Amino acid sequence: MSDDRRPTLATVAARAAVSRQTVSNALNAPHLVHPETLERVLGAVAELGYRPHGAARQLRTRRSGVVGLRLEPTADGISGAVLDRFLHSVTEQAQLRGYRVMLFTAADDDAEIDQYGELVDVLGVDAFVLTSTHHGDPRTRWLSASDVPFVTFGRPWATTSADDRDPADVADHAWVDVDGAVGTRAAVEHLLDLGHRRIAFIGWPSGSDVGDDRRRGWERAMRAAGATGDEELDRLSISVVDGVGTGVLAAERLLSRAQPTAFVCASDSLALGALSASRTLAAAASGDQPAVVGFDDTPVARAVGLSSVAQPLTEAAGRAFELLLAQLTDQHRAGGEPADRAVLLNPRLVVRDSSAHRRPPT
Amino acid sequence: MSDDRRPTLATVAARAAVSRQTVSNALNAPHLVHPETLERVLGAVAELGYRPHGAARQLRTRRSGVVGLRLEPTADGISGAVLDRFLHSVTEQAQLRGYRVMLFTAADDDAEIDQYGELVDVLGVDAFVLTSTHHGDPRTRWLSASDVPFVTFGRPWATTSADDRDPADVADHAWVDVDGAVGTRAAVEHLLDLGHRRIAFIGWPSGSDVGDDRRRGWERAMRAAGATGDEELDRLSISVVDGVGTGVLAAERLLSRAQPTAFVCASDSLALGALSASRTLAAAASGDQPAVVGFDDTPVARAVGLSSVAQPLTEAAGRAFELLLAQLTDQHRAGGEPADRAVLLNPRLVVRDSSAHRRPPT
DNA sequence: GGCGGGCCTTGGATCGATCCAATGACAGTG
DNA sequence: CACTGTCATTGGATCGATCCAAGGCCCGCC
Repeated sequence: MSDDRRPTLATVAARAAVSRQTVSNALNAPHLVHPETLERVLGAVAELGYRPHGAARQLRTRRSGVVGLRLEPTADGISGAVLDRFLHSVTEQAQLRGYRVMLFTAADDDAEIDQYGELVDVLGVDAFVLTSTHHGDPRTRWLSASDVPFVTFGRPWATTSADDRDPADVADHAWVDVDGAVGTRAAVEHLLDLGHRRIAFIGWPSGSDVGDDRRRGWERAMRAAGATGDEELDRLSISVVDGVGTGVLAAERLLSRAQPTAFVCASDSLALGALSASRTLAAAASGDQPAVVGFDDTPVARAVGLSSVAQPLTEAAGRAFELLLAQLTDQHRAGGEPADRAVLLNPRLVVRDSSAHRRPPT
Repeated sequence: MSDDRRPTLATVAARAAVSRQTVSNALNAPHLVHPETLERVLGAVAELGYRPHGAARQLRTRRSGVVGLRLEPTADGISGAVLDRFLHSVTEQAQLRGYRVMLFTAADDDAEIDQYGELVDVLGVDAFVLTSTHHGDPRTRWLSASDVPFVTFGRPWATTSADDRDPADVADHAWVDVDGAVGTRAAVEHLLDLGHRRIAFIGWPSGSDVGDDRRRGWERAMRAAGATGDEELDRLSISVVDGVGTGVLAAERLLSRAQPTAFVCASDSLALGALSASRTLAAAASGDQPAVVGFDDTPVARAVGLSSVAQPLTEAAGRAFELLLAQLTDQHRAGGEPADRAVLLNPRLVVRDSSAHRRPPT
């Protein structure tokens, strides 16, 4: 009577006329097994279509090969797509390396921490990937204290002063981020090349780390280009809550008070607003439309021909996973240079119609 | 020497002065335990912060509480967001019911089927949620044959003739879908109410089930409104590959050959193209812009004020999960009326500026 | 008093892998 | 020849839960 259940180690062992342990060694530590035996065992494995039982293995080894990732409550805006794309990349990278991604949701940081506990204790999740880190994030503290490996996509903002750009001394945990200031700076320089001088910035209310970072890039590039007056910079920049509608208003106000010939924006949503305001006002007046550059290179930007700063999300996901893997494989978790645990990537400016040939009126 | 490892059933049992099995019963079958004992055991559980070890449980019960979901290769377009939103909802629904969602990726159907095998055998995934079902889908066949519970978001197109709308007799597996034809029909009726008569349709090349479905809704509504001639309908509709650029071209061609006063589109991308074409041409000519309605109510639609047909994704996810749960809890998997395993939801038209007050020129 | 039957509780076996220590074979060395 | 060491392999114990069958207790009934 043939047994139609899944083969186990014992099944394979019987077939290859060896012991369970030898089969286990053949799969996990082939160098311990005599080449001839190895061949026989692997043959049996193939014939029977044996696959190890994850739960049994996990019970013994205390490793699940699963990393947890929180799915943020759907950001209503356009920019939510960024994290979704990051998610795609993380999943691919994880799978390539034999890991899996388990999702969960949480309403706030505390709920997220509760989930960590549950996921680690019950499911045996090996590590976490965090997104949207922010000032004084309690999540990283909890994970560090609990000795759970993790990486963040986003700098550990709390521990570094605003202008400190030296990754080595920034944090005691692994992180990957994209340098927003470099992105906005590239946007400004692109516009300078086109001949623009009055380049405005539409950003978010200060206090958001990511937002402040993006503004900083604009400010530096402007100063480097000769805009030295503080009040000039103040007149050329504005802060509003993210959104298309707010972007329209912000652009209108800037146009009337400082006559900028170009806009750099902290998001594609704002940029979309600026684009639409420019179109309307320019049509009514001179006819020359201001140039506009957004941030994040969302599908919308591609769709409407909006120049935008693109984050290298695939690379970010890959690097993040490498940092995780380093923690998961090395026992000496505390070791390693801090610099090996921090990665700051440069974004890339994608030029499209909204800026490509829009030179300032002469 | 206090033991600082996690508590297990045995730890709790010792604390409450009962046996392992009684603790297990207290947690999984409280009615078997004497109330007094129960209280004592639960007290010990709480004091020790005991949490069951998932892998150990899974090893014995053969259930993991995990459902698998494939993350599609990032659809480059705008519409990719639909599945992401569905993913959010599924994750939430699953978590609410004590399940978790595990992600994976696959390049094509065959690779996806390979992943099923791996996920079921190795990780013990209990069930799958499939998206983007299509004509003659091999995945559902494999899952059915392997006796793995699953639901699809999308009708089993292969087994039903194009015009069959009776859910009861459609499939032998559980599914949830949104009735695209109802959506486009609602769009047409909305435009008819505004006084439009020459309402064009921009769709996808025929052969895509979802696309054909959406076109059907437009066609029916048009016929119901008195458009009886086949050639009239042919002139008023066009098929192009999805995209903003193709949408622009399609709208231009339709405008020049049939002078429609409104567009119904199979996607927001196409609608965005139509919107931009209308704006340009209308500005050059009369000045009255055609009305435009898209499909899927993506963030872009919200952002640019595009009317669009919204899919009830949260409800779809909830119903899908219910159907899964029914299979997971009931042993008599074959039982149950087919009608209980098929859910067809109606979408909702969201009216915005792109159609709200755009009446046809008189 | 003996007996059947709930109600509660219990210890042993089990799921399928890895950890660990022991063992046999064989070669090299003094 | 005894001794040490390496190589290859082995069986028993173990991870932490549930399944299963058995057993104690108490009650009511004949």
